[in-house]
Amino acid sequence: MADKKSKYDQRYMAAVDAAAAVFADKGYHGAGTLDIAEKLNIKQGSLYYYFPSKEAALEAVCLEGIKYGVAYLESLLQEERSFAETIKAILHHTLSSLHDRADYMIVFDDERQCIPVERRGRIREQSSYYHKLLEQIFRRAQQRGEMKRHLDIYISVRAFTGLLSSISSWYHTQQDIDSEAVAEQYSEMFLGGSCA
Amino acid sequence: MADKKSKYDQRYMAAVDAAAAVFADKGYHGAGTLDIAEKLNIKQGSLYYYFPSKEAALEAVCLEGIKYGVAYLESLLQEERSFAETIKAILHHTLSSLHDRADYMIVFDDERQCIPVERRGRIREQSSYYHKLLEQIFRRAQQRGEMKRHLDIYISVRAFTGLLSSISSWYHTQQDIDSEAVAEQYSEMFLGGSCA
DNA sequence: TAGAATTTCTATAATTCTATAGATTTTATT
DNA sequence: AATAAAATCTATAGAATTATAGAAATTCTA
Repeated sequence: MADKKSKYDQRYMAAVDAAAAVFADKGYHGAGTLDIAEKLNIKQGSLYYYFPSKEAALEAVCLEGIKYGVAYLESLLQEERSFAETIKAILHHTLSSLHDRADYMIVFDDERQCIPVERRGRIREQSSYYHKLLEQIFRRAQQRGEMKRHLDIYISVRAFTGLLSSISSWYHTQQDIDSEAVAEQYSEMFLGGSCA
Repeated sequence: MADKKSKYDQRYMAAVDAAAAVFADKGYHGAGTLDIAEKLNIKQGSLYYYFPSKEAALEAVCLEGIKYGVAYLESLLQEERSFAETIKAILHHTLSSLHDRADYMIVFDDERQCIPVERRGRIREQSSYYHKLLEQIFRRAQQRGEMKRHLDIYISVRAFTGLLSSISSWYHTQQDIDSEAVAEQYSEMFLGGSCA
């Protein structure tokens, strides 16, 4: 057994994958446990071997969905790239995630609020940590004089994450578009604006 | 009778309002016709006097939600303001809509995809018309030399609408924030970028 | 290969939700 | 006030969905 992952872990991840695909397609409330089970080729009841509830499946998808984004921001903070390079790197990373793991990104963006507030703790934690990391990046850029000093950091981060998450709402519908070009233009707009 | 609106029309609009509030709060699938009826102080079954189905209620909310935005863009195209002024005006208008009609904006942004594709015609029509109007504005700005020539119009419009709709996801949770400051900073970022 | 552990299945209870039909109440009209 | 029209209510059929319990099948291990 060279595999690190146990049989169970592999199958569990397949279940999370299936949930991600179904939630991305129909939305949390629009999708049923039956849909997920069918995608896994098991019966509806068997799904409960992997998740204690439909909600737990959504939470698993969301946590998986933000994992790499957070890790990537952490790694970017270690390296000391320029602000412009950092922004471009984040955009490229987001685009490639959107390509490789579209379902997770979509579910995280659109469905995480379906988890009732009282059980949203772990996801809020991750997502506000993501915001904190971006704030650090922006603050450092201001200190270094790479970013306009008078811009409010909170609003800037919100605007930037807005740009990021908006991509997922249209990018996957345009299959012929060049992801490189999208990342380039978004970063140019964010960094240098649209005015001539 | 000085009123233009009939009794029925008033009550119908109250029903659309209630649906908007409930859908914004719980999402389309998360909300029930019972919730809407309770908000209107009628019984669940009575709701069907106003809507033939729950889906029809969502469609009504969405169409109402985009109405003023479209009308405002049309009026902006008539006036011949500069690109910068136009962008600022759109942001101000969006912020004020978000203040006065938050429920409609939220439902339009987050729930319109709950209408099955085969019945999404009228909403897609409005929403792609909105995009078309923005494309016209951007194209004119490029022709006048007010906007960078090499920016792809389609991507720019997507980025801009992404900025706009992202505001609704956080603005209403921050009650102490100054809407004027938000509009100013968003337009500065979009027009002139973030780099120092 | 026998027994243990894991995984999946069957069947169903319990609940929830949409939508309809016909009765009833309220409001408007003459 | 009598009648007509509009608005709401009651009661329920019918469908869908989550979650559970225990049986059956499969896979692993010694």
